[in-house]
Amino acid sequence: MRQKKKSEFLTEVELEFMTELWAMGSGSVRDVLARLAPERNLAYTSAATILRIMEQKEFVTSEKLGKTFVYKPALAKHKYQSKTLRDLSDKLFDGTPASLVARLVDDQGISEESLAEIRALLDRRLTENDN
Amino acid sequence: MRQKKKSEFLTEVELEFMTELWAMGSGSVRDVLARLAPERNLAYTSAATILRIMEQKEFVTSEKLGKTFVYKPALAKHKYQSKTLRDLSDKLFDGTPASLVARLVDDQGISEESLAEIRALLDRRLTENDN
DNA sequence: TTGGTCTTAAGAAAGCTTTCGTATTTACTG
DNA sequence: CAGTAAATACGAAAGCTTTCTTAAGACCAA
Repeated sequence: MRQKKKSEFLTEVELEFMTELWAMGSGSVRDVLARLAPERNLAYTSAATILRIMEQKEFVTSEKLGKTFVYKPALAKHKYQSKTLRDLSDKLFDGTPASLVARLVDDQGISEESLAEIRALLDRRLTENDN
Repeated sequence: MRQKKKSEFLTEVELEFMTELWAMGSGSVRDVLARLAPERNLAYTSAATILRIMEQKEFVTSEKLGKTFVYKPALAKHKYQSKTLRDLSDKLFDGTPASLVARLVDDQGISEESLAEIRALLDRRLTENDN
């Protein structure tokens, strides 16, 4: 009925796991599990399944150390960030990244510090380009 | 096994439909279908089902005109954009929108004009907040 | 060696997404 | 009023996601 589409993006839970792997560099099932919030209460086997699936999807690679697998991101965080932003920009902002930033900056929920930071960033970029 | 989580975000196909509704303002099943790419080849009943589900989820409202339902977004595009950006920032950019912008500005060639425009927007926002 | 502990493997179960088929309803037209 | 064309209603089917159970393998210690 539906064709199997190549999974290009992480699911919710996969992102949760990947975030820990990015922060750690690499880690076993137990390592990842230990970093989740205590109230997360995920069974060890569930975590193992998730990492196994992530390896099938080639989001991570693994290496056996002793009796345990150690998992490592197959994709740098910043690359995934870029990919995600490009996708979001295409799907929700008419493919114009500037309108994305405009919306972000217009958002009432954003702190003044963040705004100042973003302006500093833009200033730096603009003076660079002037050279 | 899993609790039903309130669906806060549009699925892929729902976003596809919502994008057309945002562009049109409102429209019937037939209207939305007509705007999709010709190679999309989606059955009328599938489109009807999608819109019915979107109404259940309260992403759209409907009004019966003659024998057809006319659907209308229940959520402004810019609000959904903001919500999505906030979510992405939290999940993939440590909750700091500035790092999101930094990544965007680093990767995609945003024109200098756009950058200047956005900075002007920022300046306006920042002086507003100072009052 | 045998038991205990920790690990991976495989798959079942529940819910969601996407698509479509069939049946029913609705509104117009002759 | 009956027929027809279009629309809606309902739900099945296939695949994906998330979680866990059960089974089985590996290793260490008494």
